Amino acid sequence: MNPRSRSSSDQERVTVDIVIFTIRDTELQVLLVRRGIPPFEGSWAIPGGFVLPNESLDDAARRELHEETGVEDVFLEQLYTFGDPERDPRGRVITVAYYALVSPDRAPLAGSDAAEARWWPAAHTPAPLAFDHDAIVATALERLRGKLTYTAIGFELLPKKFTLSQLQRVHEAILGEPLDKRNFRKRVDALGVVRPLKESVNPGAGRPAQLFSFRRSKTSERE
Amino acid sequence: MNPRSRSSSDQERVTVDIVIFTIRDTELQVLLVRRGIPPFEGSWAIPGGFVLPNESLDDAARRELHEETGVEDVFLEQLYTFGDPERDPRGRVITVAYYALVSPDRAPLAGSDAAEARWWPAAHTPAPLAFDHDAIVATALERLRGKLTYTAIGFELLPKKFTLSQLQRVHEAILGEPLDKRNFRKRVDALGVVRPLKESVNPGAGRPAQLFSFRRSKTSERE
DNA sequence: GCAAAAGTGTTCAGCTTACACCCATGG
DNA sequence: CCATGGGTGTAAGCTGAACACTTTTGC
Repeated sequence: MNPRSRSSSDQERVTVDIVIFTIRDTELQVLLVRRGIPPFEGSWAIPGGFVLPNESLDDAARRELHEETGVEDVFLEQLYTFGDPERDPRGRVITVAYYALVSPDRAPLAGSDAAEARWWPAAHTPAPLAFDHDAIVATALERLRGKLTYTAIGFELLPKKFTLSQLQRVHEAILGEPLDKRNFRKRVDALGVVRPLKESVNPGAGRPAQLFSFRRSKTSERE
Repeated sequence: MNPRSRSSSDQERVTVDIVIFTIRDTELQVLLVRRGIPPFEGSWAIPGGFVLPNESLDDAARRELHEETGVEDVFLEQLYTFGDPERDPRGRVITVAYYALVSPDRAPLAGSDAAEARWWPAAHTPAPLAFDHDAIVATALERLRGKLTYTAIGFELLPKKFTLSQLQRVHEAILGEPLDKRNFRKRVDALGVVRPLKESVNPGAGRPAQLFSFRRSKTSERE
């Protein structure tokens, strides 16, 4: 910005990397791709790619997410920017990390393109991940957990219609600890973000459950 | 990161811009520099500069801050990364924004180098600022206010030794609203981050005030 | 009628808020 | 002795945590 302090080599390479979360088997999982080429050949990494010249960072993240999973219009938020000069052995690459929440009914079984891709339990990724991706995943987890304390963001990991028990299981999966059913329902109710539907579902055994939906305000936004 | 999605032109220009806050006259102020060249010649901007090839983003921010104000070892935290392709009319420039808190006893009257630089009330900057800097300052203010609700970060805007009344005035300046003295002191006490010293000061009129210091854990850290 | 999951209220403790007076000093 | 800012306690309301039983369905 400031013309005085321009460096001799002021060109950098900028990528966008995305921690993509989903819920499978009542467990929080992240999408990882296996690297087919060096550096870190054979290691698992979070998906990402270079930012194109005419797209915003949000657009780049949305595009990457779409390329990788085929989904659009899901929760996507900028996380943190990682710029240690040593983070990529090939040279200076700055990455703007994002995280996304994808519901299991929309998330493919694995990545959509040729690369080997699969979901891993967020708590047990195949360490060490490529580059500084362990740190990025850890930061994303921290942020996601933090959000649960003042929002009911678990919505974003569920289909449009869901039961409160499902929502509770999502929150428990993220926090890694059981929650009290009554208190959970009171808090969700107090947040005023769910709307009961006229339908119920019968999940096999037991009493049928009321279905709810939530009012999504916008998809990808500033914190 | 992902070799598949590399763009044809994967070189970007990356700057670090810093919203530098201080307290002057019991008012929250930000340091702005006047641009001497296009684009936005004559407009005010937050200080910043290009990231050097071998420094981390944190290092770049620290360096810029030092160049601009002469201070070191103050609170400095990454804020958000702005990458709209239209944000700089000269072409694509991504900026990693930081914000810093500088105590008035260490902050110079204005910027230390040749450029025209001065402090402006954070609530009344000379709009519009250059580039997207209005949005960056607004984001920084939001973050700073948010932090006050669960930390007593006002420390960082005061000298090493300070009175609780000073701290309260800092918080009031940031929030823009008066706080109850007794509740404020209880909360600061509960946070357990201040240590009473053996000294007092007499600030002119009235009863002498107890001095406190705080335990700074580390200077620039991940949120 | 029993197994399985859904749904619901109350009590207690801790925290936040509102609020008013006395204290130590300088001039 | 008065003006100035420093310093303190208490009651009320609210919020978060703990806790157990009834309801509706499928089999």
